[in-house]
Amino acid sequence: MFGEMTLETTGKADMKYTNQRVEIITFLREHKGHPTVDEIYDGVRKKLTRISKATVYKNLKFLSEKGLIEEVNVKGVTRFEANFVPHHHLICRECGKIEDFESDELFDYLMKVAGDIEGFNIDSVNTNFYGECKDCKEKNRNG
Amino acid sequence: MFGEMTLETTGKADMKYTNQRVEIITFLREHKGHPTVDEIYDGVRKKLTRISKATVYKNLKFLSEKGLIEEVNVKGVTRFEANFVPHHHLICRECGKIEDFESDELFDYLMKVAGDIEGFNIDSVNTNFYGECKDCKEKNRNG
DNA sequence: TATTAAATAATAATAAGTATTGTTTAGAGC
DNA sequence: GCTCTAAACAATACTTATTATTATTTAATA
Repeated sequence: MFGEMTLETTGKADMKYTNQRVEIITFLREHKGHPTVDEIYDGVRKKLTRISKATVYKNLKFLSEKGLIEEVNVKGVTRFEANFVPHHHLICRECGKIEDFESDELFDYLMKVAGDIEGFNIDSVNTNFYGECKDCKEKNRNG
Repeated sequence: MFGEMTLETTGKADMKYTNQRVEIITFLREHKGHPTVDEIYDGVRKKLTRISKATVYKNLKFLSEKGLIEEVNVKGVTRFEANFVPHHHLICRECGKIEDFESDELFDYLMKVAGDIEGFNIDSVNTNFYGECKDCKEKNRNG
């Protein structure tokens, strides 16, 4: 389901590869975090100074629908990522930080569970682990 | 972690039980779906006609922080629930519908995985299964 | 039942996201 | 390479979602 993805292979998709779109995808691939719309906008503007924020919004929505990027919501903030290696999230309840967590074993287990669920055609799965990150733990100890 | 929860037992918490707050919690417990802020507002207004929307927002945020309710974001829409039996979500990519999915076995497996993760103190876990629901499948076949 | 911090309604303000419109451009066919 | 056209664009207006402010009310405790 999640094959390797390059601008070349995605080029097969039924869409135009404008500079703006390419820069947004590139930015997301080079920034392995989970940037917000504003962070993406600021980042892309360094290369395309005249890009409009509406274009960023439209492309993020479009690319999500196409399945080229993923949307993650934490603490009411919408973030995006372009990591298509199957993975899960470690989310800190306190600071909202998201770390990726890869595990083939977990992924396989979940897809097996998914296969047994009736009335829903599952094609992907994601587990969010919630808790306290190292930094916040440290901070609370010293506070 | 997720004990049974009643207004009585939650009364131990460090907070005031105003009519507005109680009605919001009650509404969420009686409506097993995953209502939006507006749906909660409309529902609660039937009993408390003069309640302010800001109060609904403030309480939803407050109760989330207290851990009495949970926030779920799908397709950019924020929804809430008060189901504290450990469970997972089946999310339809097309219509955005969310169904709850309970499985002790999956929950136990995930918490075992969580216990092995370093650098993060995990206290809860939730898996989202994404795909196409029965209704949308039907619709697409007949469309 | 008096006190007080917390919660409230009302409303103003801000932030997030979408729609519109006239202009530009990527990609397909020649 | 040149032309054509649907798709994408910038700019901006607009709508919706969310938060902040402030004066008033209320739950919980003494």
